[in-house]
Amino acid sequence: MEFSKYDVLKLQNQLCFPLYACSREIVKRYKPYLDKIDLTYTQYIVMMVLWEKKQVNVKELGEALYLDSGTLTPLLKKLESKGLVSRTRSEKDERNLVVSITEKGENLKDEAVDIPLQIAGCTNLTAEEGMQLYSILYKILGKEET
Amino acid sequence: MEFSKYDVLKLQNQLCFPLYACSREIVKRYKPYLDKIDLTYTQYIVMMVLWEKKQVNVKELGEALYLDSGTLTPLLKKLESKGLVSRTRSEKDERNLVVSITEKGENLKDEAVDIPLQIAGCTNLTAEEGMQLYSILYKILGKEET
DNA sequence: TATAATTAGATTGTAAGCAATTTAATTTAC
DNA sequence: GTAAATTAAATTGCTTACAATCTAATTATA
Repeated sequence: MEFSKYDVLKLQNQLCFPLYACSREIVKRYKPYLDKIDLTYTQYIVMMVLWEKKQVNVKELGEALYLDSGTLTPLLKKLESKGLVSRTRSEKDERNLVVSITEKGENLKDEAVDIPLQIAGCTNLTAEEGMQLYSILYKILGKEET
Repeated sequence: MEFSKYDVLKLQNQLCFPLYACSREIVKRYKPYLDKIDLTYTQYIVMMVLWEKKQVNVKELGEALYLDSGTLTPLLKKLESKGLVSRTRSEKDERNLVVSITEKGENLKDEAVDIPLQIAGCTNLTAEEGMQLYSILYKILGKEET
């Protein structure tokens, strides 16, 4: 087999490509479960933050999810129109938009709680591989230093 | 610390979320380099297939990249309008659209060849972590069996 | 061999993602 | 205390993603 300086450009020699493909494939595996509670994947992770924090502003949400206001603003309006969150300006600082979970949003948590286990069943990783993957991904995200 | 049945819904207990965030973060790291050769990330991986294969139909391309015609058709038209690929129907089977790399597309390879090394420098993984990540991702993609 | 079924791409509609810009509120500097 | 700088969201414009549907070509079958 010959080698070429162009070998680095082959798909199978890339790390980014399987990451990109994998991310989309797994989101696709969530879809049938998320369809049942009428959420997209991105809406689901926003709700996850709110299930935990109850209230958060757009900036904090963006930092937690690595998303900006260009993505979040329309998405939050969508969640508001579904009655899952409310959006109000902070009284202390009117620049901040406070996103709060509603009663209906809280209730959705009970319908969502089974999803992680069902998804885990769809994956073929061992517990150790799962942990390795987790720590490597967070290292890339620059959050390995606690 | 108390435990709750809702803990599974916390972002930090998810494997999918860092995968999704990481994928987007790394694509973002490519952006400054890809801007120089006027390609988006998705256009870049399409070109990678073509740099290797010279010619491919839409179905094969979709299988290689985990993308469907809804994504690829407009993207390929874009690459055609840039003069990097040509699109013609197969004579044997008119249903197949054959995508071929052009001279200009071939030449772009020389401008792209430095990108992988430059990106590798942006990552903080050890060689072993890189290999672990690679094999875990391909296992998830269901390609671990060679 | 007509017709049914299948296949490959294209099209349509919706929802992200994100860079760049804009607007309004707040803070800093002078 | 006011002008300048900064900050938080919103907006705009462009490019994916992808489900669902449609169209045309080919293959299978009655």
